[in-house]
Amino acid sequence: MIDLAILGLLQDQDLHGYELKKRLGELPGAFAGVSFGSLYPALARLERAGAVREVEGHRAAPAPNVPMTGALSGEIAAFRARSHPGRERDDRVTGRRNRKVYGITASGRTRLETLLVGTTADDRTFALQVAFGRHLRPEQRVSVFERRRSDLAERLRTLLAQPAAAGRNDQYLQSLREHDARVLTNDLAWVDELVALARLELDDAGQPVPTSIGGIHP
Amino acid sequence: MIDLAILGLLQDQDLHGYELKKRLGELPGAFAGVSFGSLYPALARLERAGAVREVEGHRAAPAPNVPMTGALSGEIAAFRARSHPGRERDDRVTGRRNRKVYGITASGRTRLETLLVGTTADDRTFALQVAFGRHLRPEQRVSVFERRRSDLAERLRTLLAQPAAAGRNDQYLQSLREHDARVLTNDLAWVDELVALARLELDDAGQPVPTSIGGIHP
DNA sequence: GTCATCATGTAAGCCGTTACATGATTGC
DNA sequence: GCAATCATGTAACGGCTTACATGATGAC
Repeated sequence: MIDLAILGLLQDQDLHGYELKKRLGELPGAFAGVSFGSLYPALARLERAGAVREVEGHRAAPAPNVPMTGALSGEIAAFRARSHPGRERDDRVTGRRNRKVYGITASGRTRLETLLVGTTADDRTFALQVAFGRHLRPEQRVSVFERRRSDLAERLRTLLAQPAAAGRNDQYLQSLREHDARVLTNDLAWVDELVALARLELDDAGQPVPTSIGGIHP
Repeated sequence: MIDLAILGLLQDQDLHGYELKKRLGELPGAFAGVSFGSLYPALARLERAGAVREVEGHRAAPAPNVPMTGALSGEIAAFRARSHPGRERDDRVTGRRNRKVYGITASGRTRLETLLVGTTADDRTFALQVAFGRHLRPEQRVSVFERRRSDLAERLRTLLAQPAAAGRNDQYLQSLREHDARVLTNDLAWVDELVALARLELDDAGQPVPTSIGGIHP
């Protein structure tokens, strides 16, 4: 879970742990809660595994497709990063405790892809798979979304299959059950949207897709 | 979390671990996944803490308010339990490994109440609080639901406050964000229903409430 | 010079999982 | 008598949290 989040963020731009945590918190969902106590050990583990590597002249954020539309926190952070050129290394000679900027490696990219297409029934993991879905090829996206779809459908079937299962069916348990069914139905509709979106990109494969890839220069 | 689920189920009827696990799986939500490896240690811990106790002539399921409406698994299980009277103890004398039927104690009931009214931002815990909400007094229910309400409202505000926060805003991240907002809105509407329901019961306090407390005998 | 913030880590502990081990009961 | 299911537990481990420890930097 945390590996997927870290690698997904590093795929876009080199970052140090502290900044990484902030970015994690900006993602929707319940990733805000990730703490240093799990982040730093995770980074160390990923580094040992060769998925990330400490970098010096670190790669800033690539220029976004939409240029300068208001307050783009990505741009701001990239500026912050650029505004102290080489400081990391210089200070490491004398003082201690400076930022360690990490970048993703080739092996890390492979790992990221594995995680992004990986089978999982976990809701939070799927949210991450969507959040970083852009790093997949269209046909991979379709497959991930369709797997999720059948997963949700199965859950809904199971839920509906036990009709008022508990003898002690009071209003609250009943209400909870109905709510769960509604949630699953909503999620299904959403995943259907995602599948449709990914299918469109599949059809457009080869042609430039104006909204996401290329197409900035007319 | 698991303590709440166990105590909530034992409040209705005495059960042994194996059966407890099945009941857990029947609850809506993601409680199906609870494993023996956490259930049995949890039971042992609760027993050491005096919240549950092994019982002999164990209390079966109380008669449900709605009598015999179709296949009531609660009734079936109660029948199953009753169909081997006294077997637990008899067999324990000679053989080993027989069912240990647990019942809730007075201290366990106090603990259950604490957990049911407890502050928590955890979605799954809240689902349990709703599922066993009937064990609370109306005013406690109202307070739990309202706390949840303000919690969700806060989350929604936070989500909406960071509008397109990431410079790298692609369709998928965008879609995820919108979906999260929809989910929170739906949850809010649901909690509002729950609050309304609980408030009704508050107003009816003192009078018999036909659907849940008393009122079986006309 | 001191305080808030930035920044990196370690330690203890909780909560849960899977895999393993053991044995009893029931149906065929 | 043998397999499936019922039934209880232990061991090892994983992932995440809180609390703690340490130090640098910049604003005032």
